[in-house]
Amino acid sequence: MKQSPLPPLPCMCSSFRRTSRALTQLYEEAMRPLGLRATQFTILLVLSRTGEVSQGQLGGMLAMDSTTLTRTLRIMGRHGWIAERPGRDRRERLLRLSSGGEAQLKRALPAWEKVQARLRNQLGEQPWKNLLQLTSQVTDLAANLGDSL
Amino acid sequence: MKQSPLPPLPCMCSSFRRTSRALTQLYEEAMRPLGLRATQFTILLVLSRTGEVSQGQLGGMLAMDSTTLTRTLRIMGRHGWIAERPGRDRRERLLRLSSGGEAQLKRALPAWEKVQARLRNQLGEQPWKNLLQLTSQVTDLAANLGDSL
DNA sequence: CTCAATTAGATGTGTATACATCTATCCCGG
DNA sequence: CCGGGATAGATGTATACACATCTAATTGAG
Repeated sequence: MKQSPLPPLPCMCSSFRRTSRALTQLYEEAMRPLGLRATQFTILLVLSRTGEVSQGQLGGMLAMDSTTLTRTLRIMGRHGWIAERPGRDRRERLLRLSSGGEAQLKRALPAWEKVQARLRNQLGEQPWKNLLQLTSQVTDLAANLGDSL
Repeated sequence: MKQSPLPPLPCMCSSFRRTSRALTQLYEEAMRPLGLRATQFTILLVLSRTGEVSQGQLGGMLAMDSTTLTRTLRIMGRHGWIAERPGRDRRERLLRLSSGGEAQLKRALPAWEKVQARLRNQLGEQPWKNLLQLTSQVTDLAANLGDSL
C-alpha cells in the first residue's frame, strides 16, 4: 500500500467533498453485489422512515435539488423500488417505497451495518456521534446561509 | 422560508454526501461569477501548495480516481489553468498551475474567504477546527479500510 | 371569476464521479 | 535482450448533480 499522507485542506467544502468520495467508494463497494448506489440507498433509507412525501420535500431533506431527483427516481422506478401517486395538488408526485424497495433495503442493511461498524470502531464512538451531529448542523447552516442571499 | 428540520441520517456516507451537496451549492454560488466549480477550485488550491505532481499523486491526495481527473483536467486545460509535461516515466503526466491558473486562484480567494468566514462564524472556531481534523481522519480511515479488502 | 404571479416537476445541458477495459510504458527475471 | 506482469493514464459507459428554462397547475388580488 502506498501512502502520501493526505494533505490537510483548509477549505471546508473541499474537505467534505474529499471525504464524501472516500466514503462513497467504501460504502458502494459493500453494496455493489446488490447493484445499489449510495444515493439510491440514502433514498430508500429516508423513505422507509418518512413514509409518503413529495419529491420536493424529499429534496429538501436531502439538500438535493428536486429536479435532480427526477432522474434518480426514474432509475429507481425502473428497478421497481419506488411507488408514486399524484397529490391533491396535481403538480406533486407523492413518493413511497414499493414492496420491492423495502425488500431491497432489507437486503442492503447487513452490508451497510458492517461498513458502519468497521468505520465506527476505527473512529471511536464519541467522534462518530460528534460527526453525525456536526454534519447535520453544517448542512443546516449551509442551507440557511444560501437562502439568506 | 420553509423549514422541515432536516432529518438526522444514521448513515455516515449519506450524511457526508448531504453536507457535501449543501456546501458545494454555497461555495459554488460564491464562485459562480468566476465560472469556477468546487472541484476545480480544489485542484487549483492543491496544486498551488504542492507544486508539480503526477495525475496519480493528485488523485491520491484528493481521494479521487485518477481517471476521473483526466476529464476535469481537460476542462481546466481548456481554460488555460493547468500546465503539464511528461515525466521521466513517459506514462506520467506531471501537472502544475499555469500562470493563468495562479491568476484564477487569486481571483477566487476573496469570495472563498468570505464564505469560509461566514460559515466559521456561524459554526464557531472550535467545531470548525474539529471538523477539518475529523474529515481528514475519516478520509484516511475510509481509504485504508478500502485498501485492506 | 379572471388573470398575473408563483410553485412543482420535467427537460436540456454541462460538470463530476467511478469502474471496466484498453494502450503504452516500465520493470524484472531469465 | 526479451517477454510477461505491473503501472499510468485514456476511453467507454452509467449514475449523480445543479442550474436555466419550460410547462402545467395553483393561488391571490381585484
